[in-house]
Amino acid sequence: MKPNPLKPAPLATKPSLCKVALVEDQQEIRERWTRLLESFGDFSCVCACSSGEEALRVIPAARPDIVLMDIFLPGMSGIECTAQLKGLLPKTQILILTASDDEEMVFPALEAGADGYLLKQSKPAHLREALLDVLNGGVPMTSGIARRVAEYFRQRAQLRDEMVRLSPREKEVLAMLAKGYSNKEIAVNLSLSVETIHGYLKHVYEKMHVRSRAEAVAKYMSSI
Amino acid sequence: MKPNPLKPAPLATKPSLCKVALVEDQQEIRERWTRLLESFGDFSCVCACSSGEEALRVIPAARPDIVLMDIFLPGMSGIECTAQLKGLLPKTQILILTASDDEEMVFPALEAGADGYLLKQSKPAHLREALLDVLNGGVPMTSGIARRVAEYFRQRAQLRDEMVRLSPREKEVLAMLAKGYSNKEIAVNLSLSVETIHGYLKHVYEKMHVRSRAEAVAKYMSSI
DNA sequence: GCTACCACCCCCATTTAGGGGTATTGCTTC
DNA sequence: GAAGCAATACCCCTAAATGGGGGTGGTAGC
Repeated sequence: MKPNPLKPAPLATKPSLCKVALVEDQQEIRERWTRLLESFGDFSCVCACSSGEEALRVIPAARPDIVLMDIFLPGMSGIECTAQLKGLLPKTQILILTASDDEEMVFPALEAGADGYLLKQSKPAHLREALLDVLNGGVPMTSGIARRVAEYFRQRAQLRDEMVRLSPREKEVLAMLAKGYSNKEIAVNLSLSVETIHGYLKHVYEKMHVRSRAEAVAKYMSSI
Repeated sequence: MKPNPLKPAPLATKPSLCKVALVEDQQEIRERWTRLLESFGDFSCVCACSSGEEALRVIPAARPDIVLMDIFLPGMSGIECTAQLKGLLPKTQILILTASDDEEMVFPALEAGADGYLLKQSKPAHLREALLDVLNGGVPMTSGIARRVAEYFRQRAQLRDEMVRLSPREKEVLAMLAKGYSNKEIAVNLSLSVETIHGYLKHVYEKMHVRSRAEAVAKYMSSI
């Protein structure tokens, strides 16, 4: 067993005072979050930005531990802002805090480097839990979002099942196709004749119902 | 905004008595879980299996709401058992409960249809929370596991960045490559000459540092 | 004026796809 | 135990597709 390569940042469970930054265009909500954060006692709101552009100017200097980020912002989106902030401050944890109907942004958000995805209507206690969670290397998500992520992996598995049973050798050849090897290279790698590879590929294409290696690779890759 | 296609099963937040099944080879742990579950009051342990094979025989008849599944079992693995059980009882929620060092099983488990992934050393209160969470459509995971899932999506995004900027037309042609189309088919689809496609592909290969369409498709697909 | 993108053209060697084969091995099935 | 089958590994042939090299001309932006 190799050690976990993604060990959580060595932060205290309950820091004496954790600095939080906000990015949210609506003033009212911004003020509500600020008051809420301060009310927790162990969190301090070090800056509140009303746009992604402002966030990129102000937040690097403020060096917060956590950023709470809205997605729908005027100008630069919260996703784009998250990606850029993560580039500037890789250790800062960024939590997406958004309305319920834009859950489809969860994948782009995770790809941009978000460390959690919550809904604006979360209860104060839940927000506090999420803040503590993210400090300990967790990735707080709401139920619906976690389910979506799980579903993503399930779909991959289904596609894999659909792929007709290939013999071990055929699978081996297919795997090398997907690495971009030519028939000749595969032959050398497996110590077989090019004609043998040629023969296997004919079977693979037939079983996968494709007519070219590009198609086979595409089908194979989307099942991985 | 389209409605969430993955709406959680319409189950009560706190059922009067929720039936739970266990799959765990070590008798001691099995008994500890049973006692713990019963102590919660609103959960009832309807069956405790010591192997995946037994689970597949017994659990379908017991019709539990939730199955707690160990991964390392003698004979059939917990992953394999999860996949088969999910086929028989799609509505039953399966929670993987395992030791800390086999976290690398999280992706296979999610693909097999697991609805959550917890560590055996979780506190009783956390287990209870997770059970309630999964009944409401959540996918409870530990921090480290959620982080791993997030990291997965981050890597995809990085790959995409590495892929040199292609012109709009080049991207279009590349996308059609990944659908398995031939140059001729792409030409027809885009109402261009085959020679034009040929030309674009030469540029695409150069920018992507590949030497064949199979390689280009593989690189493209792993960035999606 | 330079560069990037678009759209097209020619040539040619190599690779691939698809159609035939043959032979051995090992495992069911009758 | 013979027949049948799938898998392995190899061969031949041919047409089509691909990849790499060159080139032309137009448009648009800086």
